[in-house]
Parts: sequence; structure tokens; C-alpha cells
Amino acid sequence: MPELPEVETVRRGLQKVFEGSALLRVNARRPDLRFPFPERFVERLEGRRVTALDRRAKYLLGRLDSGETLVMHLGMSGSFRIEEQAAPIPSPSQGEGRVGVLAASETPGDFVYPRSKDATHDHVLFEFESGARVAYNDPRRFGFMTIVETAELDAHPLFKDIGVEPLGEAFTPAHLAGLLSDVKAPLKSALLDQRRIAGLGNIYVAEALHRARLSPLKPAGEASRVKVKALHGAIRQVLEEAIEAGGSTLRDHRQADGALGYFQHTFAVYDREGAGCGHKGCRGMIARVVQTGRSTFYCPECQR
DNA sequence: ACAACCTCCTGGGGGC
DNA sequence: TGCCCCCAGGAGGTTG
Repeated sequence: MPELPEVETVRRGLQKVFEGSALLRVNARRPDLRFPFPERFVERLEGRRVTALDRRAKYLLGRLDSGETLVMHLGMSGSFRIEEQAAPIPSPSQGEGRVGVLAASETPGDFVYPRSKDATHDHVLFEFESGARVAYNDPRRFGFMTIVETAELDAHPLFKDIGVEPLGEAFTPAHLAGLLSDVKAPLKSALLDQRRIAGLGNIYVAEALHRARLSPLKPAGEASRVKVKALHGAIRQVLEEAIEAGGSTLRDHRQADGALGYFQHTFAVYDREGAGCGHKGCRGMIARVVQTGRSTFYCPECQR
């Protein structure tokens, strides 16, 4: 599912639930996703307050008051769902309530509110002190979660080789030119490589290259200075527009509140084989080719 | 060092 | 209706 805009959309949706709230209860309903959950996964989360929910590349980072970070990746089909904003757990001063203690009628580790129909793929359930409940759903289980010491995050194998944030200040035309110079691999693969730029995936690479009128097949190092500058602008622009639109909903992407993204209606090339190019004055037709096993969509007429 | 694969897993859609 | 094959937004791991 998710590339940078989808992950960022999810982050913004989850932020109001995660940030500042303590995790009362966490339920990992199976021992693994793509990888096994780390040692004492649940114990390291329960009772911890989430101080911030950040994003790096396509990862969500839940900063915990324990000095650890909950690292979450959505893989291809992962999504979060804010299940219900239940009544807050009453505080002791309000009488009967006992903070952190569940009502007897609740089944430990399960939501008491109605779940969506594909709850079989609800693999992790978060319940907050605020009463909010969040389900992580992932049919294909290519996603994963782990917990890393926050101070060691940048040096962690998952992050140490991750490239520049394309919406950050460090991503300039000159930086992009440096990333691509002397690279013999085609632009498509160069841009998909998370070690260069963090967060682009199959959709937004295709869309950005089309906007810049660059062929995905062209060796990255052969793009002209002018084209690289256009590509830089196109990458930023397409990502910003997609975030603004709430991401792209192809199959299962939802914003955390359940809303659909609608950037897919703006695709110029992705999954549009046979359609007209759409660039002013171009009579070309969108083609589909396969590069390293994955679909590439582009206009052979004007993307050079 | 690098690039081309293969792999994990489930579900949806098209063709017959 | 059913079955089979292909395809899918990622990316770590292995091979050459």
C-alpha cells in the first residue's frame, strides 16, 4: 500500500490518538508479522506514554517515554484503524474508576466494540489510557513492528543506510544531481532505492518521472542538469499534492479515521496503460513495461 | 560494490 | 459459479 504520502497521511491521522497518551494495553494477536515481534514487545509498550509520532522514510516512529521507539512499517497492505473513541477511563477522583484496570466484562486483549469485517487480519491492537483504540490490520503481513533504543535509531540496520527525506531541506537539486551522477542503473531503480531518497515507491516514481519528462529507462547518470532540476521539483510537488489529497487509495489505503485518499484520481501514468499522455501537445500513449519485476508506466513519446 | 533475482503472504480481478 | 493464473503500493536476503 503505502509510500511516503500514505504513511504521512496515516501519521497525521494517528497523531492525535498516539501523542501524549499512554498505552494501557497492547495485544499482539500473533507472534510475528514479516518478522517476529521483539523480546517482551507488549511489556515494553504497556504503561508507556507516546511522546510523539514521527515518520522517517516509510516508517512510523512512536517515541516512548521509556527512551525507546516503536518502529512500525506498513509493508504492502498494512493499515491502521482508529476503532472507536471510547469513554475515557475514569480517574480515581471520579469515583468507581480504577485507572489501568479493565472492566470485568471485557475480554483481555480484545476490543469490545464492533470490528471491521476483516478483523482476522487485525494483528496488533492498541488501547490507550484516553480510551482510544487502534487496530493494525495487514492481510499480507509484509509489515513489521519492532522496538529500538531511541538513541541508537540512526545507527540501527533499518535506518543507517536510509537516504534523504525528499520533503526536507537537505533535498536540493544539487543533492539530487549528486545522487544520480555516474549511476548506470535506470532512473526508475535509482529513485526506488531507499538508500538514495527515502519514501518513494512505484507510484510516485512513475508520476514524478512523467512530470519531469524523463524516461524511467534512462540511465540515471545521463539525465541533464535541467532535467534533474525538473525532477527535483516534480518529486516534491507530487509528494506534496498526494499528501494534500490524503494519499492514494488503490485497494486498502485509508486514512486512520477511515477516510479514503483520492490522489489516485490524479495519476497521469500509474496504472494507465493505453491512456493518452496528457502533456500539452503530446500525442503519446501510456505504455507499461516491466523493470526488475515491477510495472513501469510512462509515455515513450515525451519522456526521454 | 553492485545489480538481478527471489521471497515473504493474502486477496482481487480477469479469462475461460 | 468456480478455478487458475496474474498482479499488487515493499524491501530484506541471496546469488552471481
